[in-house]
Amino acid sequence: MLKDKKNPQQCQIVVALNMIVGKWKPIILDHLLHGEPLRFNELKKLIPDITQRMLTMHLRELEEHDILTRTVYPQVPPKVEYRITEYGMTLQPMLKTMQQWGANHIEHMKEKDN
Amino acid sequence: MLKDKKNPQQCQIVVALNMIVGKWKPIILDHLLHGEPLRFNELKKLIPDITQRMLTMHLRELEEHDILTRTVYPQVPPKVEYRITEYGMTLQPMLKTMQQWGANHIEHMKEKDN
DNA sequence: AAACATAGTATTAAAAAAGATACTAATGGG
DNA sequence: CCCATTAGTATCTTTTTTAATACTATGTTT
Repeated sequence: MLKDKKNPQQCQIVVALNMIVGKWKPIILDHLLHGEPLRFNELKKLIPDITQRMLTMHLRELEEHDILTRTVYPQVPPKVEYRITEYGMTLQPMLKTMQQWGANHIEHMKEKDN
Repeated sequence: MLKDKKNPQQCQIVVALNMIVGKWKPIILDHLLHGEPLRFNELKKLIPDITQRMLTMHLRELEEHDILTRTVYPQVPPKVEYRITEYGMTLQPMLKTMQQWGANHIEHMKEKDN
């Protein structure tokens, strides 16, 4: 993570960036943001190409940042549910802004190629 | 770059993400967004820890995406100026949203630790 | 008793990103 | 002729991310 004491503003962008960088994080967030809580294997099925390891790592990281909660139900076989937090929902506007910019950029680059 | 045909919305977020991920891209953008055009060495001085190689690579990538222009003045020693494009300026609102979320997140995590 | 299901962990390997260091071209100045 | 200046390249190494594969625990079902 980039730290730049001379430039605290920049630093904040990087803080925000760190919530969503990681090969599978945007898609994990997407599934949890507009949906029910999901079990580990449900996420795995929704994101077929992710490995269990990557899924675990990304989920734990998001949990650490209070973006989602991990709830273990004491059953066998295990049941673990991942649920977006209230706080995690505050990512929504940022993601929407990015999504819009991205959509526009796709158009922009198409035009440029002509 | 993540491609996910079943989920075009996600894809757009990743498109936007790709404009600003890269260890030094946010700070390069920051310097060019609210300032004069800058020469290669001026940027290098503003970002002392970056290597020439990384600076070149990031600048070329941003140029490819039409975020900035590279102008070579036929002089010796060479003078090359990097300038944000009109289009590049459209990143501003997105970056601002991120910066605000980041600032808030720093506070949020502080509170959580207490 | 063996197989199954879920939610992982452990280990090793490959790929991608970043860093270190040395080198280049062209011209002006001493 | 030699040095300085600017904006890079070229190579090679290190670090960081991601992938592949095999393994585990524990009750339930057959």
